[in-house]
Amino acid sequence: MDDSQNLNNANNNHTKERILDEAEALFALKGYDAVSVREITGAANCNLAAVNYHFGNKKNLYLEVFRSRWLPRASRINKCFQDSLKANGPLTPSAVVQSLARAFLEGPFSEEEHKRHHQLISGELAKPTEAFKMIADQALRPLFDNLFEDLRSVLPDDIEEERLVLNIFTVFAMVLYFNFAGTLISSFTGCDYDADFKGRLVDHIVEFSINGLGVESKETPI
Amino acid sequence: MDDSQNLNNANNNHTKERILDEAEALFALKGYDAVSVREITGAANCNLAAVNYHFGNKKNLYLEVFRSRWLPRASRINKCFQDSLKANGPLTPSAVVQSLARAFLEGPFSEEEHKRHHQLISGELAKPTEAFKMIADQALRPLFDNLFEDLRSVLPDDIEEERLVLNIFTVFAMVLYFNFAGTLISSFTGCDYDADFKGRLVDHIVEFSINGLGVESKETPI
DNA sequence: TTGACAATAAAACGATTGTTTTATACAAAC
DNA sequence: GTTTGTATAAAACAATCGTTTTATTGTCAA
Repeated sequence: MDDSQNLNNANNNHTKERILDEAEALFALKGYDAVSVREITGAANCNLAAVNYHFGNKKNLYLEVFRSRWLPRASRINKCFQDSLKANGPLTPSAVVQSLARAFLEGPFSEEEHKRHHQLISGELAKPTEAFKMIADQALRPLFDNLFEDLRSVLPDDIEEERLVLNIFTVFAMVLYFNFAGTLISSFTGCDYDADFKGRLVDHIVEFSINGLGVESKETPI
Repeated sequence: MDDSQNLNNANNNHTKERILDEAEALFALKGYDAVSVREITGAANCNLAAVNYHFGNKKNLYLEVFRSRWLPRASRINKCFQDSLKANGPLTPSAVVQSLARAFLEGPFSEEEHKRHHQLISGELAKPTEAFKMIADQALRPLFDNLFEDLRSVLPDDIEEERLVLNIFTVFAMVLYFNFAGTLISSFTGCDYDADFKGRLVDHIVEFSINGLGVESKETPI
């Protein structure tokens, strides 16, 4: 029920971890309601009762997937964004957008892990559950605040606050959309959604955003 | 099972229509798996067996919701977009984007019907089912083709095809995103997601897109 | 060696699921 | 008036759901 039991024994968490792994993959693939506890324990090669033993109930397992798998990954993406921003030279709007787009579209993960991550959040965006508040508070809000400060510092000082917020959400929109509508896009463009195409997507997002932000003036201060 | 039975009797389709209405509302609200047939027939005030009698099975009912409710509404939105475009004076990129944004964000429906419509499609975008192909082929693709031709005719002739496609998808991204992430936005901005805010959203989308399209040159041909 | 505890296993629980069956009411056709 | 077919109703169907119970391990502490 609680995490204290993990401190007693050294190697008793194998099953628990396997359940979390398989649960995340299945929840991402089919959604909460379409996955049964038996399906999860079957994939994890453990007994049916293990879910209730380790997590109390199915809903708790779902929340724990976000707590112990999704949130840490979101932190890594956020960190990836910050690091890339610092390494990218002087702080400019395009550097902000490019670092953000790269962190979200390419990211520090394998293709499959990346897919799982964005399928989970798109499920929550489309049909929010208890997990949504956790995501919003601990991942989206901090990222939003970072973006707000970064962009405010490099955009003209007289920019309206609401306009800045809308600009941020628009950049968000592109990044999230190009992640979760990959199926649609490749079906319409005929392009493979590979690393090459992702790179061109990042370029497009940066270019489109920079023009959209309407800040040529401060972008090239020389 | 088929529609021929409706031709025989004049007023026997009350139950069928009521089921479609309630099913759509519930599917939009909770998703396919989270809604039971008993829940639907309970809301529609009819017998449990009515769903299987009129639609064969639950999945067929879900598809029929898209066929007989969602698709016609998508056509109306598309028509609304086209009409607004023709009435909007000369064909310009901003007129295209504005008409599109208005048709999608404000649309010709009640607030509740609008919400239902976009909840249904966001569910399909997040977790595509058999209904997705129908939506893509009969609603998204025609709209995309219209946008493609409209924008190609008013954008510089030498624009790359892939870039045009990405531009269209980006406009799409904003419009769809601002529909389905309304919860997130109003939670972060503190703004009510009312008609007034929607109007400002349309303005923002148009401005952002026009700059993003990078076509000041042809926009004001005078 | 014994007792306590954590983990797994097997079986059963009641509830709910989608679907089918059977019966009944009512209309139009012959 | 009888027949035919459609729509609704009530009941039962087998299957699956999440969860609980009981039993069986293995391990460490007393």
